[in-house]
Amino acid sequence: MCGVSTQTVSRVINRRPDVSPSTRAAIEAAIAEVGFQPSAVARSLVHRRSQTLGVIAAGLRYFGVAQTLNGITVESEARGYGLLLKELANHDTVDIVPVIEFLIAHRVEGIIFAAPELGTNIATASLPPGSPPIVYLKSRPSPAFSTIVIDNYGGAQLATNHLLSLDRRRIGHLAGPLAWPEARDRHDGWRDSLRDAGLATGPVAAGDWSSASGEIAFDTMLREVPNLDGIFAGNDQMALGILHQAHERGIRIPDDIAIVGFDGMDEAAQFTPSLTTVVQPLNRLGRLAVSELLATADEDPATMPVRALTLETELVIRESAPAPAPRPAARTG
Amino acid sequence: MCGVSTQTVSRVINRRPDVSPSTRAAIEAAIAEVGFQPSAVARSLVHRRSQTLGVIAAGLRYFGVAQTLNGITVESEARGYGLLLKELANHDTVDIVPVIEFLIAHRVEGIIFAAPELGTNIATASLPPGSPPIVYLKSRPSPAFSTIVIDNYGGAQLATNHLLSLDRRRIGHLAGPLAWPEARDRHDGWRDSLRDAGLATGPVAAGDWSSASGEIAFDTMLREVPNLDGIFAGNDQMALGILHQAHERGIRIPDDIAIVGFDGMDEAAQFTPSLTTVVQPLNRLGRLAVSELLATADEDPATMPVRALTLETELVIRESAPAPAPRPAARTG
DNA sequence: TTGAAAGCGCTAACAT
DNA sequence: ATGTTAGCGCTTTCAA
Repeated sequence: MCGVSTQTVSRVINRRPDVSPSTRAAIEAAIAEVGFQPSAVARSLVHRRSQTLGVIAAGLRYFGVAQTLNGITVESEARGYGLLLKELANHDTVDIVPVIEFLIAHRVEGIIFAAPELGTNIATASLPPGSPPIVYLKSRPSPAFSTIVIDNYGGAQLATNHLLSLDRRRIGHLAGPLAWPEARDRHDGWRDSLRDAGLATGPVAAGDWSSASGEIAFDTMLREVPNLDGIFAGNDQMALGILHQAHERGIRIPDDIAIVGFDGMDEAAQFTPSLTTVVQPLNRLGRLAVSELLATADEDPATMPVRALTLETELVIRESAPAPAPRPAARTG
Repeated sequence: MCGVSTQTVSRVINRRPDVSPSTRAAIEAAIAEVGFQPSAVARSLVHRRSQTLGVIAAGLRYFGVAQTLNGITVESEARGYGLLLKELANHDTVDIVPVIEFLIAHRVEGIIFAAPELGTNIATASLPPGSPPIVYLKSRPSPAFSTIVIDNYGGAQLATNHLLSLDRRRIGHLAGPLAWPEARDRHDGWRDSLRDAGLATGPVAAGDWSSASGEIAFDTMLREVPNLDGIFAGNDQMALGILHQAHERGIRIPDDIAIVGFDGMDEAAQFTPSLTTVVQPLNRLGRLAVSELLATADEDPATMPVRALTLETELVIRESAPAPAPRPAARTG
């Protein structure tokens, strides 16, 4: 070694108490001079812990996913964990097994699955053996694996009930791709709210989350039910498409048709008219995913109890579907 | 070992030719049965290559950054590389040295710096020794380190010249946080375009990229120059804020004031009115960053030639600042 | 307070 | 075609 010793260096680096001040100083000087960085790789090998979490995401370009990832980075950063990120291609036939295997090979200490389980459902399928604790964010609660979900169903009911409270009776739904569980849950919430109110189900059209698809789907719905008076949109972007198309056609929002979105992106307050929407605690979702994972990190994933957390949404009322006029039976949702 | 051998297994896993079919089959069977995953950690240690790239990002919740990250994931995925992601907290005094050291410790083979170099400029400061090739995405081209940048300055001129071609003469700029290099470059492009046209510099207000800040900044500018007839906004979100506030005040877009944004987010086509904007090749930026890094991965970063790529932007014309009427001297930019 | 030995899980270089 | 030896860079255990 440079100074005199060999792996007394290790003790210095790990701040052990049993090193004489003199040698410690010498070694620290040498380290600083050479710019030595202990290899986390070798450390991982010895300790069998990589200080790293795996994240499987899809649709980073979407508001919701990016926002969740932001929460994940914040929390993992705070706990000194690195993040190994894999984004699934959008082709719906992606086999996730190799992705998980990649993460296992890198010995991540936990996996956050923040992609919709399209097609392949690892849910029932067996996880590869040796896989660390894993938490699903985009699924429905399940007895088979741990989940943290946002109450999309309840949020959809919040939205639909709000439209009902405005005396809208022909309420359509602009759904996201129904392969996404959240799209299905939002759809179901809307459907059930109408049913509970004793109304017939309104028209449904499916978009691809994009505002452009919102315009097209709006067209479709109007053709189907020209006298529509309310729409619950599966996300804010698609709602934006509706707003735009309505303006083109001279349809007044909310007078002719009231609109409620979903997501709660900041921009919704600056839409014209500003958008009533269901806000999701996406950031919190990401942070929770990390802390849940780390809380259970030491246990054996096989025998680990399955946990299920559900986060609630919140209705933010703006111009596109204002608060109901103060009549006898007015309620917000 | 389970069957008979020891690290003939290694040969099997690495698909070497020199294994007898019989033993190979036996070993493969055993592997499948136990669900064995070779440790990428140990592999990294031996090979001194981690098959991993480091990404330093900031502002994942912003459209531009998320979009770039998407490009990065696509390309790295295609090349079989993992991504170790670090997001910088938003406090402007973050010390990035520990972040880089973290990545070095994990022996990433390259670093993509996709955060604005606020305050601390590693640029001039010495990189920690032993750091792998690094490419900066948010800086200006520099002789000191490799960069891939989007021509924000040129894009801003594209935008401003377009407003000039519409005979606007009192053109303001709604800037992003001037700590971000792209915000400064866009500001400078606007300023120089006005100067080259022989006009006085219009009013400037700075927002924080959010649409809410756009509303406020618009107010400020109007108070300063009530008869404004054009605005170049530093991003599409802030432009949205302007659109909204203009609608509130009954200011007609583009008749009274023409607006041009920057970014080219998909939603801009569904703003009301639809937004003329400067499109950035963000996805390509991300993909290029990865391929550049991997192309130079074997060379010594110290002696590596500094490369600088500049990607051009494109003006997309929509309603908020339409094409100039076909007069003699009309030009688009 | 410090050093020596052994091993984490793998692969490269020989040897057989 | 397969086994041996050595070592990647670190930490742990035990000895000095």
